[in-house]
Amino acid sequence: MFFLKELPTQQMVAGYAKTFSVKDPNTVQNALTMMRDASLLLRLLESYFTEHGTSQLRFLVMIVIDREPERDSLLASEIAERIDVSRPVMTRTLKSMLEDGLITMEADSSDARAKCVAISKDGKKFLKQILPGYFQTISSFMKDLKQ
Amino acid sequence: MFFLKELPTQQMVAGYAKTFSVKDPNTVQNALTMMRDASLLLRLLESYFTEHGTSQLRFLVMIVIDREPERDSLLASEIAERIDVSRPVMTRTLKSMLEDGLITMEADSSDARAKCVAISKDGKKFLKQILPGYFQTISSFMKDLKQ
DNA sequence: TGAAAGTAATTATCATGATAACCATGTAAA
DNA sequence: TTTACATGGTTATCATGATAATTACTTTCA
Repeated sequence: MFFLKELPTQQMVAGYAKTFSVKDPNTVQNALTMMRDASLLLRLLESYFTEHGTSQLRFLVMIVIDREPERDSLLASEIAERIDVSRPVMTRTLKSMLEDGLITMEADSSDARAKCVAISKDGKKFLKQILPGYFQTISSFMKDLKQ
Repeated sequence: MFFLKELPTQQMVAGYAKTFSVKDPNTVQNALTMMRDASLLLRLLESYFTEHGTSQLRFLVMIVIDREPERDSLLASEIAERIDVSRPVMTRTLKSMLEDGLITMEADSSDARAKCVAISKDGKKFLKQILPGYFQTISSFMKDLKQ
């Protein structure tokens, strides 16, 4: 993830906008700002996760299972779909999370192909440990943004 | 680049916020929304670039050189710094862009280590071709967002 | 002015995203 | 019920991001 550190100035966007008949230079400027800010925040979060020996993807896997209201497990394909990541990446990630004891996997009783993924006790404990810092990182980033 | 397709609902964030004493759940919700939207737009743009045989990184390389007001070339390290990407990635990318004739590179006259990177004629032509669709992609995405 | 530190670029290597192709199982339709 | 298609998951492979270490040149300063 990366994006321009210094955004193009308004004049610059206005210049391009004129050359290429863009009707809404302000909207374009807003979009560029949004992508830059999101890139910065995602980097911050990624490095927060790295410091704690995990990653954004692993975190999201645990979150989507944890937030599921009526079930305590999801199929690997459901997780991939919700996070919007490819299935091979999900396979690889779940394998390493299983090895690290963060999740449990068992065969689905009604579909022999499927695998039910749940958060382990250790996984829940770990999630609880990292969530406060996650929210803290977001809050302080957003505060800085406004200034 | 990926992020949750379905954002946590306000209730859900409020729930986590209460559990973890987050003071500003709305700010957190806004940050999550921003990261999701930026991810989607960046994906759209990446696939636009792929369709045209290029990538966001190659595009940004050309943009930062093109927008430079008083010079028509930049050092590889300056480009990397502005785009906020690592130097080895820059080395690799510039190599392939040079092979494809999009840029020119020559030794710096005052520093034997450095390389001056400029956009080639073909590169400029190409940039002009893809910019309208780039702005169009951003505009229509932002329009959809508001609805 | 010569040693030490700093910097531009590269190489080697790893991490993590994607797609394509593949099994195995499940579902639907002739 | 057999054939065709769809789906869950995996494997193989590639693309593209990162960091660490290296080379070559520049700068600083004792």
